[in-house]
Amino acid sequence: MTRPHPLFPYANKWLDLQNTTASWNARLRELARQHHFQEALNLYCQMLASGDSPNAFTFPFAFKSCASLSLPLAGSQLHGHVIKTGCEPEPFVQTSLISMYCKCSTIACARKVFDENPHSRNLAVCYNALIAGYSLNSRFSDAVLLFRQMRKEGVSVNAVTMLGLIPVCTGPIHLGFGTSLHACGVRFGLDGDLSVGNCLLTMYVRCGSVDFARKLFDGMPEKGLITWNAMISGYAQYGLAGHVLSLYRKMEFTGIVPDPVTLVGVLSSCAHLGAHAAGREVEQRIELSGFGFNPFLKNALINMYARCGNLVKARAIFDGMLEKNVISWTAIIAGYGMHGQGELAVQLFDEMISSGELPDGAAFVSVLSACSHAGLTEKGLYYFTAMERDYGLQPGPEHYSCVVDLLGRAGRLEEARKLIGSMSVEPDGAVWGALLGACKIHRNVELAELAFEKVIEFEPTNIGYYVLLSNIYSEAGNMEGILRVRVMMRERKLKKEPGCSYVEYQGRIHLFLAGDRTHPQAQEIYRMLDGLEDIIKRRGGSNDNDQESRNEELITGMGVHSEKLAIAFGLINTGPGTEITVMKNLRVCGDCHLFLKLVSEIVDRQLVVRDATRFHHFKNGVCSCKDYW
DNA sequence: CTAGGGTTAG
Repeated sequence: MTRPHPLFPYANKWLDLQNTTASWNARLRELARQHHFQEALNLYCQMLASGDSPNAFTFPFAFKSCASLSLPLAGSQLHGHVIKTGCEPEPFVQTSLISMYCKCSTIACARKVFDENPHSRNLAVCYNALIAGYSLNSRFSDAVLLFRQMRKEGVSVNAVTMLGLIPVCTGPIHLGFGTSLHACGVRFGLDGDLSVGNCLLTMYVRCGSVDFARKLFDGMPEKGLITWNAMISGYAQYGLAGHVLSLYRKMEFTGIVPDPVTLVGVLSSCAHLGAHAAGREVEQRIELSGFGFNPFLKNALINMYARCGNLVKARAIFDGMLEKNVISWTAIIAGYGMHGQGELAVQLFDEMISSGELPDGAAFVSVLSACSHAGLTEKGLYYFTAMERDYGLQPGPEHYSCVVDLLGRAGRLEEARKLIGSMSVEPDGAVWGALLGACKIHRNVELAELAFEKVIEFEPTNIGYYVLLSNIYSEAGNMEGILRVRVMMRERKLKKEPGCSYVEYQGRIHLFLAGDRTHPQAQEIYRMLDGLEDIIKRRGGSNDNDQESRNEELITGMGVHSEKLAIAFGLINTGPGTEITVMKNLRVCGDCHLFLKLVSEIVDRQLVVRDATRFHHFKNGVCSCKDYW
């Protein structure tokens, strides 16, 4: 707004009336460029009210605003204005109109605009907009057909066509077509275009071919920030956390400055690895770069701290967030859940509901698994029914596996089996795996055999399940069963890698194998361990609860597992009040949780064991955390 | 004064 002139205080009003369409357009453009779409639409209404009529330069901004705000009704109203003003044939009006309908998921309208304007149908931009629209709405065959038509009509394909079309490839079944587009792009000389390269890279990731993505990445003569981000988040999505960290280091070495997108990927990998120190370094960098208010990063930080066992820090960040979303809530709930604080997790879930945040499928996974870990069986079952009844969310296999686990831990094995039978979706390996785990706890050999048979249909090479069954047989004294499992493993050439556990201490990773004596502090560690087991044994004698004393027998007799060593190491090296987080291969977990419970009662410290199933890259003894930077 | 596109958290 111009300031009033001292001699003509009413000049503003007069100027507004005299405003030409061009100056409205300029202001509209400015608002749209700054993503102030609501204001842009308001301005458009003001323009109409003032009697100025929109022209062909007005509509693109207005449509873009409708598209961004997802306002199909306003959009079609604007479409009426377009027709009234007669600027429908203008190519950029049409393109933005098509794009608007596509983004509002009213793609039939978009197609109608396209079909009804024969003279604009030969324009690449219109094809581009509609192809991109089909992509956006995951209409694979429509997009492909239109692309073929475009080439048949001799309309020249350009980079933007490719950028719109490549993202239709969203899964492994589209890999073939995606690869052909890659070749196509090369033929059109578009392979030098950074954006097209980035887009192809993402396509390979989404189609499940991270190796092709890496190959393309390595072959790109020029890489931009987005190229690095696409590769880093690609690795992060597949849980290849080690690759992420080494790529991040390489990126820094190249002199590319990371942005929030990069750091989100890196943080999620720190969370996977339980790399607390590395995660903290990233947090410092976030502060230094002024990204501290980015909600994506805040959520990623909550997740990282929660999974590294630093719940205090995770909670502090969570509480400090002004605008929490489902993801923030899910991250903190899952954090409490995985560290056995089910009561808190449930409390937070209820708080989320009353704050008006709508839970989604993942939020339910976090609260269901919290319930099962904390033994809150009834509460968990309540959430499971509420999920569909109150929120219209269809439970997926990931929910069923939580509930099977929930029932299984409570000893309700028959109900768990029935639940699997009644599933509306196909059960997956995790569902049967949960039942197998429950059979281990409650020593049900017969059901275990059934669950095992099913689970290896899905995951024939997952060694953890073979070990689990073998342990079930061994507890039942069934030597024949153990031998049968061994033969199966040998036939399938499965070799059990030694399970390992590790603790991060002063920026270094201290790794232990079962019975390990290679650690420099081995003597102290074993002395601590002997002392602990002594106390447990003595307690067992005085305990009148049968089940518990049997458990304690079991623990002291179970040999020197890797997590025992890791816990002892933590106890030796950290002071009172600190929390010890041990990373351990939980898939083959024996009775470590029980051991943990007993030890934490004895030493009055918080001990945490986290799943380290995917962390095979730490080899032999102590290695420096810095190696991964 | 113009339209179409690529990377982000649980």
